[in-house]
Amino acid sequence: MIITERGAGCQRRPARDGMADEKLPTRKEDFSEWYNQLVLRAQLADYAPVRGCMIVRPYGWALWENIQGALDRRFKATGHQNVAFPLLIPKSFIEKEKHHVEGFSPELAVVTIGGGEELAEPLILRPTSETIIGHMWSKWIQSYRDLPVLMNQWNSVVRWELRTKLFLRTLEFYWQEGHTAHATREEAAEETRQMLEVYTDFAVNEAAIPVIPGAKSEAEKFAGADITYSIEAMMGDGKALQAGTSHFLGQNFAQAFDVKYLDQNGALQHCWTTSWGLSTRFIGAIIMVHGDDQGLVLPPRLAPIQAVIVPIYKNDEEKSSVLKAAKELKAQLAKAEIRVHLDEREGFSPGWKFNDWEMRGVPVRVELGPKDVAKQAAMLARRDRPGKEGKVSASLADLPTAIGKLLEEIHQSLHDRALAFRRANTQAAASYDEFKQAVENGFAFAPWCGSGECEAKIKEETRATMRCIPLDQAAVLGREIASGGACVYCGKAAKDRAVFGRAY
RNA sequence: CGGGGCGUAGCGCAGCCUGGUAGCGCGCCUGCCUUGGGCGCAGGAGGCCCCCGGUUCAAAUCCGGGCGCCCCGACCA
Repeated sequence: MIITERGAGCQRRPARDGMADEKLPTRKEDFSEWYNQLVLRAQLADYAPVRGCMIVRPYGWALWENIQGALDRRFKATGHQNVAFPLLIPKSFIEKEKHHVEGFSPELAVVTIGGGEELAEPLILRPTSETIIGHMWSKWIQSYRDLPVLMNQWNSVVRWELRTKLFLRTLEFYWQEGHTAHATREEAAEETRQMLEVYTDFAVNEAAIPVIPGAKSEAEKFAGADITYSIEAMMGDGKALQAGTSHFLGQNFAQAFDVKYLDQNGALQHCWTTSWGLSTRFIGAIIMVHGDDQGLVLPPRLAPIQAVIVPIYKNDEEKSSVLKAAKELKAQLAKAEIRVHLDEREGFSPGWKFNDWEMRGVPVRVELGPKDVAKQAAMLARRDRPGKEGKVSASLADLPTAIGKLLEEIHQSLHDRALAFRRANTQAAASYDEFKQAVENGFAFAPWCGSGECEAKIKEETRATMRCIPLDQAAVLGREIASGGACVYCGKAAKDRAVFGRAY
């Protein structure tokens, strides 16, 4: 996708909307306020007139579209097809699965009037679509020959949250929900793990975000699931964010909605189902993992604009020669499949534009002035190293290759930096004292007996929740940690280590 | 729902205690000048002071009642 300048009929100078004069609060000073202001000033999103709702602005949506593209490719490659189920679901559906209704009742939005008339049965705005999909599957699935069913939908869902924050938790949010039905437990379990791997691969290779894939505790799992897996990431303030989930639903929904098939022996069987989702919350993860005190830092493979050209000139003569060179450069970069934007805005100083594009997280900036044009070169600045330090001169002819390489380098360095940060702020805690210390500003990786009582006590006393039992225990800290040991809370034997942390 | 903060120009705020012409910075518009890290000068536009009621000759300001938003907790992708 190429971002082009707006059409000729629309050359009005854009407002300095969002780019206030002052700097952002630093992350150290006030991480939460840093985040809020960054989202607004980078023009990713804005507050809607309804409390807890969000408007995703063009730049934020372009980022989401790139996330969608990267995921959708992976879903298709693993055999899934996209579908669209309705927003409105009969309220009775949600009540059919016991745990599901317990989990979701408190946060349902209910429609009771339609066309001015009280409805015979209230409708809910979908908080997720397991129920209505289960209902339809019971009609569509009859034989083992109909299986597996591999579906995904891109939509928005509504959950009436008490406390909201842009991207991280809003009443309505955008996501994808995948739903699959299988003949056997093994096949469904395999699908659940496969999609967790897809999310992990996406996070690492597209967003440059290192994640810990693992299993959730009973208390933290999805309402209605037998097993919930998630990918957990560490934000810049040391807190955890669940960045994607994959659920093994067993036969819970198949039984509640009568999703059955005849197997090869003529026996009637319930299906085994899965669901998995990743939401616009992931944008919050990108902001909080990579962002710095200058603003947003976007991972190159997802950035709506990968390289921005800022032309520099003093007079009309310089302007025409610089712009001519800039346009040629832009065409060259576009040809090399770099998403490039030429900032031709009048009345803004180059210095102002530098700050503006840094706020908006563009990975690479190309500065092109008369001196550069004279020697057929340009200054290259990389966003992950802000200020004058990260600048180098490069010849125009080399730029398409050089920028391509630089983008890859930035991706790698963002990932490595985030991984090093996470490891530096994760402590393998053996005692409860060490544990408490660790979750003050990061993760504790600690032996846990698996009981809900210990988990609840820990949460009550430290505000830290169980994030997951990592599937790959050695990857958490990048070295083998002895398994087993005594539960960090009760001292009983622990089978695995679990990651604990304060979470968003 | 508990605790805290705040509603005055597009944004950020002052004014309120002690009632009397509604102000400042940024942004916006016009022109000139500038442009290699957030240029400058001059002129200009822009207000249901959150809403409703009360006190008063007079309310942004005092009193009563609402509503909304943000932050911190309990619940959650």
